[in-house]
Amino acid sequence: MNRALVFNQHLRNKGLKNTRQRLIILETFLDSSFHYSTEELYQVLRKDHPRIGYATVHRTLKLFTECGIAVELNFGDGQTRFEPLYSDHHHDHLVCTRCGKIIEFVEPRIEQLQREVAERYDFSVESHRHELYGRCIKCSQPS
Amino acid sequence: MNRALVFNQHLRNKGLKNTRQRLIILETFLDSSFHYSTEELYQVLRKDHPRIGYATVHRTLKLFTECGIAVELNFGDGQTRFEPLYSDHHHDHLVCTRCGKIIEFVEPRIEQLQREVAERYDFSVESHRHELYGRCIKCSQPS
DNA sequence: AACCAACTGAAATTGAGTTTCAAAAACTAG
DNA sequence: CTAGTTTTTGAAACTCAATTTCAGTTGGTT
Ligand SMILES: [Mn+2]
Ligand SMILES: [Mn+2]
Ligand SMILES: [Zn+2]
Ligand SMILES: [Zn+2]
Repeated sequence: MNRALVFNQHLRNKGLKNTRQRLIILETFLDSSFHYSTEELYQVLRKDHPRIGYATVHRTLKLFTECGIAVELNFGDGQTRFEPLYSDHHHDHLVCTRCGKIIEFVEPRIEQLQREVAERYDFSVESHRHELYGRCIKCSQPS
Repeated sequence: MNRALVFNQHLRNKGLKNTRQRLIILETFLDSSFHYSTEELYQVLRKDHPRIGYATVHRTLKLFTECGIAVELNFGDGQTRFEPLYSDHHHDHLVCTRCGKIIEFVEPRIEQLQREVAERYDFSVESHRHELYGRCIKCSQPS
């Protein structure tokens, strides 16, 4: 799954244009394995591309989400975060409430039990959010 | 666990006062089994108590959270919701993305697996959020 | 090259959440 | 009870991320 390709396809499908800014934002976003907020990605971009505006970064991240190459995350800190989506590698998150560190985890048995729960209530699941909040090993050490 | 008592204790501990408004808000909040946002609870209260202000409702819900008789929920609709906390009855949520219906579920096997995951990363969990988004049975019916 | 729809970025707007402040209410001590 | 002190209240102002607006620019098509 080539994410750049999926994005181009999406632009074509919707009659949208392939601009210099969108390409730069896409590359920067995909190169990182971070969980960027709009503001953070904007700051990173500003170093090399000071003329790209915040609104454009915001709109482009929304486009990424629309065409399925990114997902929105919300860890309750008042900032929406975005991460590149790997369709073959779903994961959930451990979030350190002290230093902000984000650890990714995969647990197929939980995914399976989720499906069972949904079935129990005749509920058809489209997405889910599963996050554990607490202290990472560094932050639980007695300094 | 008498939640009104816990709240009074909290007020005393912090040198706060026992006001008419706080009592009314507490009763209305506990009587409901809803997942109210501040605005929603404010609207409900306004019917019988039109002089209670939004800011007071907001501050009081924060107090409830502080003393542990309520929890904040965020289902990604841009409104923070609050629900009375029953210390002996933890649950997670199914959220219908069409009609907004909220179904509560309990699955001890998932809770157990969560603990295993945390251990795997030497992570000490303080809280977690686990929500499944999709269609409730009514909303997945072909009208 | 010319046209036009889409795009950009600065600035304005929105909306939930939070804070401010002067008047009111709850305590406390006498 | 009364006076004095502290906290609370509610309307309005403020904050801040997210979103929209709009005039000038750019991309893509003929
Ligand atoms: Mn991740
Ligand atoms: Mn609930
Ligand atoms: Zn940490
Ligand atoms: Zn529904």
